Amino acid sequence: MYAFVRFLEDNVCYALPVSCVRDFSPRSRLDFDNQKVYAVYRGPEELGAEPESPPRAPRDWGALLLHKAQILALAEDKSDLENSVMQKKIKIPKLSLSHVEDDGEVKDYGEEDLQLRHIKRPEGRKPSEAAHKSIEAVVARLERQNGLSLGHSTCPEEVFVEASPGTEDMDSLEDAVVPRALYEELLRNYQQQQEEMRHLQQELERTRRQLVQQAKKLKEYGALVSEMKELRDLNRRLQDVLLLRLGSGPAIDLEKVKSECLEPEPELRSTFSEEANTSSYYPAPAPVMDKYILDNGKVHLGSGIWVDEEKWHQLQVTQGDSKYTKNLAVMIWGTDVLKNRSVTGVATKKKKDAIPKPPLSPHKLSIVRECLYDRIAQETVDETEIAQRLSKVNKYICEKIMDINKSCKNEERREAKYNLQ
DNA sequence: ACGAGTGCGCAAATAAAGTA
DNA sequence: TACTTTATTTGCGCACTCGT
Repeated sequence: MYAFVRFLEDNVCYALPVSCVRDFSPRSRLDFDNQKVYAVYRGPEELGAEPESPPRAPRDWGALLLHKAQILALAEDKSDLENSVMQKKIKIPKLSLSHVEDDGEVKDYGEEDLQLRHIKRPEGRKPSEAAHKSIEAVVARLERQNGLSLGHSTCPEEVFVEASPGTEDMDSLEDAVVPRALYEELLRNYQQQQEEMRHLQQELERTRRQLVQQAKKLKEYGALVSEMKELRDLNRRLQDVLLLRLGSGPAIDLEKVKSECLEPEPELRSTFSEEANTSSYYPAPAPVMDKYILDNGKVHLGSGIWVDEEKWHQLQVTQGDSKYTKNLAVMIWGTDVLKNRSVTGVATKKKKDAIPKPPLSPHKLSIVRECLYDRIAQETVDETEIAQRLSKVNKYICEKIMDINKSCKNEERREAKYNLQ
């Protein structure tokens, strides 16, 4: 008589002679307990023998390696058993805990046994199925920790086998049977991963929102910068237009009166015109069309300011901003005017009750700045350097005024000395 | 060659005005 | 309110010119 058994350690099922089951002598095909754990001699296949050679009943049970197994069916003939298995589903009943606990005689299998069961399978199970092996290892570990039948007793799933031993369908049986502990462990891991994923997605969304905010701020900043540039440009144009209107309109009389009172330089003054170059406190970066034009031995510096051509050419070869500015100031105002002026009209703070000297015309000062700007612009394009050098124009002119006054005082001293002699 | 005068550049001092 | 900027003045040193 043959028994169709399921080995608990690896869920492998196949038919064996009932003589391989210890203390088992069934009188009929129904004379077995499908909820009981039997000690079964798995046969010589464990040691690498051919699975086709059926194991015989052992003579000495104590010397043999026994395995826990569950009997699923009995048959007189092995082929009959296999046929019945092929044709109908075999229900794997739930094992009772008492049966397992009672079975203390069964030799416990250790790590060595777990390794042996992978050496060879009677059904030719594919050894490369690492995933199945890992699951089996987890199952075996849980069984060792919780007791042999705990994994099965707590597993309510009922698996229906529609297979015969020696086919691939035995794997589907193994796939189908998943212990609840393993299932819950995997489920917990899955839920943990999902939670982590949600957290990462929230983080990603937060970062994305921050990026959008930064981009908005950058855009606003760019708009402000362009607006500031536009306002500065408009301001310059406004200054130019105002100066132009002052020079060409009715206000020219006021400017003339003011100029004549402060700067009696008729040889340099000319009529303002709409075509004349406009000037501003900040020199225009680009050269103006009618600037530096020659006419009758004179050079037009803009806004009706003309200087001698020869002196102008000499000025162009002058080295240094200081010398250039001072010479240009003398060309425009003359030493007689400069010695009685200050750059801005502010009285000296070093002497109390000092009488403030009249300021130089801001309009002509802007001409000086424009000329120096054009000169510096030929050397460098660095706006910072240009601005820094231009900021010294007032200082240079102030120094020139002081130099002229120094010379005058020295001359007066000489004259006084000469008169005394 | 030497001294005086001059131009030039720079630093320092001073005080007012502006700014953070 | 302290700090910075700006304008003005003064002084000093160096290089160059010119008369002696």
